[in-house]
Amino acid sequence: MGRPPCCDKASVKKGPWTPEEDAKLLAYTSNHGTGNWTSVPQRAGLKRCGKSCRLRYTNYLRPNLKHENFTQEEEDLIVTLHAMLGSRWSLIVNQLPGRTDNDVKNYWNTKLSKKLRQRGIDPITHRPITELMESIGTLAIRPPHTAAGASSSSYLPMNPADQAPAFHDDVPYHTALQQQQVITLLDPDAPGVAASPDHQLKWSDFLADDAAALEAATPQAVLGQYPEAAVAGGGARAYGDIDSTAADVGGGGEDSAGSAFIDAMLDSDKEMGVDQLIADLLADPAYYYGGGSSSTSGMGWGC
DNA sequence: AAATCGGGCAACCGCGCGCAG
DNA sequence: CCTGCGCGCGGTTGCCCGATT
Repeated sequence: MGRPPCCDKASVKKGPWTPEEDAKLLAYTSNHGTGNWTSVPQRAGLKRCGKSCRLRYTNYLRPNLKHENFTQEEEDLIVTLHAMLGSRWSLIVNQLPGRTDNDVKNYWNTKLSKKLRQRGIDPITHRPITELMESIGTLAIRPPHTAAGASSSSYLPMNPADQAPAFHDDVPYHTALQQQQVITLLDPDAPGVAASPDHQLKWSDFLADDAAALEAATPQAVLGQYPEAAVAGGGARAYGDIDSTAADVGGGGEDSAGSAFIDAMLDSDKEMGVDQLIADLLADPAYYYGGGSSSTSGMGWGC
């Protein structure tokens, strides 16, 4: 049953590619295309895993790749899109012809995130670091929620990967809806986006670590108790899994509950003018930094 | 001149999803 | 329907090389 293994991992070569290997791979792909990577190493005469071949090709050998430094415009676009999408490099790279996700990811990790920090902006949340510190202070004195079995931490969803403080009562960006809109604009074919006109956020995500509360609480009750959860959840999800569509909400009788939650999210975003904000951001990358803080207006990344 | 440090980047790793068998 | 691989993706690692001590 199933397919045979793609390669014998014990015998495949690892490490840097040699010019000879590059030449073989390039010759093969130019003659036969790039279908079925698992068979490429054997057909091209390479002792590599197909996965390694695909990576080498897409990140280095692929035609039309740019190998020169990032331009100012590209930097601005990366920063803006990262603010909207988080580290979804595949989506970001769709707007940067000739660049690879690995390129952009490395450039972000080594250059852009440092530039942001130097300017006092948290590269994860894209908010002034001073504001984050204030938020943390506010959180520390926030009274615990004990009703409905909700733990004090359960309404502050955090992406374990980045551990970003995802709570702020006036967050104008990073709501899941906002991010979803951007993804839809950038990639109409994105799975789970266009197919779900009434995109449903999984409200139970906000209580995912509290099974008792999950069973007991209705979405309305949850929102009533934790009005900040809608915003906080959006903030966290800006860097987490936002592909929660049909697969996430399809079963378990969550449909009506989900709809109520969505309505709350929609209302919240509408109040904040998120729709217009997205349109402005996409029309003018400088808008994001020029909107409120003169110190960060027109970042001038290249200087 | 040698040793150490740190930045940059290529490549690998592990996971989730879709689908072939 | 179930299993497990192919593929794509994001995160991480490790090597190389230039700068610094």
